[in-house]
Amino acid sequence: MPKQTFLNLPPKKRALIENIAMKEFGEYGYDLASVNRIVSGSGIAKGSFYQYFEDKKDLFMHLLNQTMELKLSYLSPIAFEPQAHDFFTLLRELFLSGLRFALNNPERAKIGEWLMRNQEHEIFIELMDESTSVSSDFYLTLLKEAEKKGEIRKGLDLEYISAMLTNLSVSLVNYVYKKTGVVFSNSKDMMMKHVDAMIDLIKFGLINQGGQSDD
Amino acid sequence: MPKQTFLNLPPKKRALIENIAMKEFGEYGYDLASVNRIVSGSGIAKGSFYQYFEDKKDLFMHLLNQTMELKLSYLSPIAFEPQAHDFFTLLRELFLSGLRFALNNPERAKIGEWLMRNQEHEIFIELMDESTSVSSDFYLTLLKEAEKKGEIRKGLDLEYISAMLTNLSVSLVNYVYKKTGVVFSNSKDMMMKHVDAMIDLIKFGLINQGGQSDD
DNA sequence: ATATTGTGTGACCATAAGGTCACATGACCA
DNA sequence: TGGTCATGTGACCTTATGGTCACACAATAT
Repeated sequence: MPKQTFLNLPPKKRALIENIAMKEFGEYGYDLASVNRIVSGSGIAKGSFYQYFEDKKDLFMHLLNQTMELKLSYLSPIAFEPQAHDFFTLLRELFLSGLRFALNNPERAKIGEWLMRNQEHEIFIELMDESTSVSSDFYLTLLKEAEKKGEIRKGLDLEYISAMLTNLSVSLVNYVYKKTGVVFSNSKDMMMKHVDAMIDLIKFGLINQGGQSDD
Repeated sequence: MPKQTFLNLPPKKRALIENIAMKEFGEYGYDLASVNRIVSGSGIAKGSFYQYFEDKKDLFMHLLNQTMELKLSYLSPIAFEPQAHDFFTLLRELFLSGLRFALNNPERAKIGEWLMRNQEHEIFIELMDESTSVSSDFYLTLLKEAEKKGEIRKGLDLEYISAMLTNLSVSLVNYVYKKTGVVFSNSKDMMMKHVDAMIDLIKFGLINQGGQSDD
């Protein structure tokens, strides 16, 4: 947690530091990110930095917490009552909210992505210890429910599939980035198109057997 | 390319250096890997290192080239005549050979994986410029062929799917690592089981509609 | 006026990185 | 024996890192 000193700062200054730091971590990842660049970039003295944060990790964790909170705020209400909808509807909603979050907050999305790519990093492990439920755990719950309800096939390795879905969600974001160049007018239509294609794929697979649906 | 001096080395010494370096890059990735640790680990002087290689990148590229060659040697003959088999058979073969390679050469597999995870790194970009065809390009070719032959559905975003398949192949390896703890007796049966499950998933998707096959 | 307190500051610390270089060593040839 | 050449060596260079600390400054309380 940042020190009180940081919380006392005028919001503009706080936001500046956070933004500069986001960019730094987004570009370089945790280990290669430089505190020196962050302080010089945000125009504060090195000494001040260490009056705001315990250390580099403290800042990073702060950004992560902020980001997770923000991302949660993107979740559609549908996701909070998983019992009431079928698996693929929920999945669609989750992917869609993830995509919306990422397109509206590309800088923040980058550090979440970094975390997912570095699940062996001490930072990730530490985070897992103190915090509960990662997205892949959530998927696992949904999958088990879906299997019980007969919405998906039996005998699938749900643990693996949940990891896969986390993965797919990230790569979907990357793909849309690359395709659209992160234009700000990310029309709802465009996003829905990509997400629907993805869900359809997960649902019916690649094979040509006329399985297309239109729900 | 390593300098002649390195090629003149007794094979044992050469192999030692390569092995130590593999571990270093596998554990830390390119940027965080330390030449100092490599030289002290393999018991040579720093000066010697720079008589063997131009620089750190030179060594890394050398290892990458070796690794790609080795991986290629794992490809089943089937993969060299893509016209003669249907898409899912080929895919199965590719996944299987990838898995076999990774399980038999865990250290080497790690750096290939690092490369795939860091496609924005200057190293990757440089490699793309000089070398041809990455795996995802190969998938794309196969997918186009399969679409033409009607083996897969029409209207799919093949470019995205090829990226996805690359991804899946990597995560399959990771999963099997985690599941089996990289025991040496990786029975063919066990590998086939995992690969078949994966292919089945890609082929038919998650939905419960009795699509299971047995080819 | 004087102390106390919260904040800002940048020179400075130890450590480590990638890379260089003057020199040592030893094998071969004259 | 003396000279040449490929190879081995580690002290040393510059640059950067994360983090510390003695001090400066301003505001408040006494």
